[in-house]
Amino acid sequence: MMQPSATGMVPPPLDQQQQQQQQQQYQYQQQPPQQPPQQPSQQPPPPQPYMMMPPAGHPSQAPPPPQMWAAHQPLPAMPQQAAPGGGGDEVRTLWIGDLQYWMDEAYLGTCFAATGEVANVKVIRNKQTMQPEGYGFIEFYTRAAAERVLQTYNGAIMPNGGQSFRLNWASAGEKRADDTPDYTIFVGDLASDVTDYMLQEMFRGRYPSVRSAKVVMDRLTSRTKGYGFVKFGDESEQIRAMSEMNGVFLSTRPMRIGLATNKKIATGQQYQKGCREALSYRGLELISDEMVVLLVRGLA
DNA sequence: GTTGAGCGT
Repeated sequence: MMQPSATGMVPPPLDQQQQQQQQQQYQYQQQPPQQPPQQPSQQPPPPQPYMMMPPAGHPSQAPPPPQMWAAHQPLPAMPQQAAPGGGGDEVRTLWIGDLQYWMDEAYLGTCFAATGEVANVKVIRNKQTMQPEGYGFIEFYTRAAAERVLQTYNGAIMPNGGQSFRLNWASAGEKRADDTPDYTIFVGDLASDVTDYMLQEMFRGRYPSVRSAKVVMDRLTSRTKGYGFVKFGDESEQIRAMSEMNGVFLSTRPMRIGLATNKKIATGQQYQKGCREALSYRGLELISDEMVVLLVRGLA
């Protein structure tokens, strides 16, 4: 029921209705574009990131779609969760993740300026250090606008050229009450060019229950860490994939697949149930609850 | 480089 609607096809271009009202909606754009703050020891921010935003006076009617930044990369269609809020149109905010430290509100404002539909941008920061936490929220005037952006920008290359947009509906994470667990595998040995989309497509064709695929990125370098995760809705597909896909080539290297350890702390019955099932798959069903916790924490 | 820190005022 929560089957992703995205198909991996290149989505249609953005609606062109609000082409006229350009970028003046942001409070952030009143101020002159500032260079990203210098990173102490890490790699320098990309040169002139703001120069890479689409030209304001695009000749054609349509706002330049993000494809122009992603010329050599297929537009991914990441699996998105159904928009929360049921049928209402009150949800108009997107969540954005994988942000670098210098990616502030002003930067994000420029990223979506061409849509002309951004009502507000917020980057979440640590209260003490004021360092960005790596994610933020983009509110649009309409839910439809948010949906268009989600479809067209998600997975496209960000204007700095180094990584792709990671977008989803805001609060998508908290609506997981329908006790449908994820069955996740770990995929290691990934080549450096493997993207979420490539990983997803590798599995989706063969395993329809694939819910998402994520390649883990280093926040500081914006490079892949060489491993990722694929989530299945169906446990039998997860188990099948672990044996069938191990050693299969993705890009230039064979994948190494393992059972994913849950990133969350071992709490809650649902989680332990999942762990128990996972362990049971390994023939370890006769263990205590305490043992489950210990195993999960890697202490046993 | 081999187990993601991804939901706020």
